[in-house]
Amino acid sequence: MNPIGYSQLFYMTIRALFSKNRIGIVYGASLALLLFLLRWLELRFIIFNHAFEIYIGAIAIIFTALGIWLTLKLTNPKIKTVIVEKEVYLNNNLHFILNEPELAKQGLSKRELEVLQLMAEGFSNEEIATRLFVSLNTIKTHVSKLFEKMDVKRRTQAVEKAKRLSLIP
Amino acid sequence: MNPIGYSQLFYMTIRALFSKNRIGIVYGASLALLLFLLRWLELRFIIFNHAFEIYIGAIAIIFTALGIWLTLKLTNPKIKTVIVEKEVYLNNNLHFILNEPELAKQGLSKRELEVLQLMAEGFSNEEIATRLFVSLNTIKTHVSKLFEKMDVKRRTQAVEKAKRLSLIP
DNA sequence: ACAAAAATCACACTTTAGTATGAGGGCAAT
DNA sequence: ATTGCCCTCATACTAAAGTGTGATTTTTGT
Repeated sequence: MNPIGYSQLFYMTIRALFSKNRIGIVYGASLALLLFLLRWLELRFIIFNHAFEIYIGAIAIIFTALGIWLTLKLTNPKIKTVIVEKEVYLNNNLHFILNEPELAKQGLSKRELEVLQLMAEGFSNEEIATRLFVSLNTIKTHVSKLFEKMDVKRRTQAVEKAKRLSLIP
Repeated sequence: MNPIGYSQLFYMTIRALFSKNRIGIVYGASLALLLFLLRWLELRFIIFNHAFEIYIGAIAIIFTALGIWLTLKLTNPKIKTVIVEKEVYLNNNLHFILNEPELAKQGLSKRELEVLQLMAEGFSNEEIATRLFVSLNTIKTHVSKLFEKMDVKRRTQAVEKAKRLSLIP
């Protein structure tokens, strides 16, 4: 868009510096160079006179730095374990975990547990029988044995106990 | 028990060494001393010839150690914090909150809710009657009306629905 | 292969749960 | 005061739940 690009602008600036005050710049640069040279010579003299001390100092600095670096690199960070207690509400069956040791303790068979689950959902013996493709009498037998094993007398009691012991959601 | 004690035995051994082969021992000891001296001189010579390198090495070791010490002393200990989430399972009925709008929607009376709660705990109608000091027939009436209002057919169903709707813990 | 446990079913029987109907008293709102 | 709901109780009945006994088949562990 701009007819004069950045490279052109840069070139013009350099030219202005070198053309408008050429003699002054050269003089200044020479002076600076001389001063720099003198400084350098002075430094060399100092270095020459105190070469050993400077060498030792440099070694000391370098190895101190090495020590610091090594320590930072190699030390094991102290591990601080913060245990955050996360409250998990067992309000629904989304994260239900079966209490297997308790199930084993009650001695319920797989089928009995199945019947228990359906019972807890409010199904009648007849409905459970239909769902499991067995006869009503079979369900009654399961229910009876289940009550005996769980040491309860009624289905509502069985359901309450099963929920309490996390046998069912 | 043994008439000759341990101290006596030791003394006899020393005497045997110094008396039976005195010349040999002195000769051996002199030789060893000479060898040790030569070794020491050699070491001195090495140190003298490489004094500068050894000095530098010592400086390096000392300042590395200094760096390490400084770092350990002055830096804050690195602490890596590990956050571990520990799941705490809470018995939800401890913070049970009655779903009052739902209770109003079901239209259950105070007494009916009372009966429902006892039903959920596994009590029979007879037991509920005893606990509430009323007749079995009264409980049956409550239960029947309760079922009608909740649109269920069995107590297990009523309990399941009531729990689901947070009418009971 | 064999014993134990589990699963299935049946029949007879008892108990509990649930329904239908009616009825009396209490209490609050209109 | 009348209406409607709640709580109580009773009787009669039906349906469902639960018990006891016995039997057969399948599964499972040793």
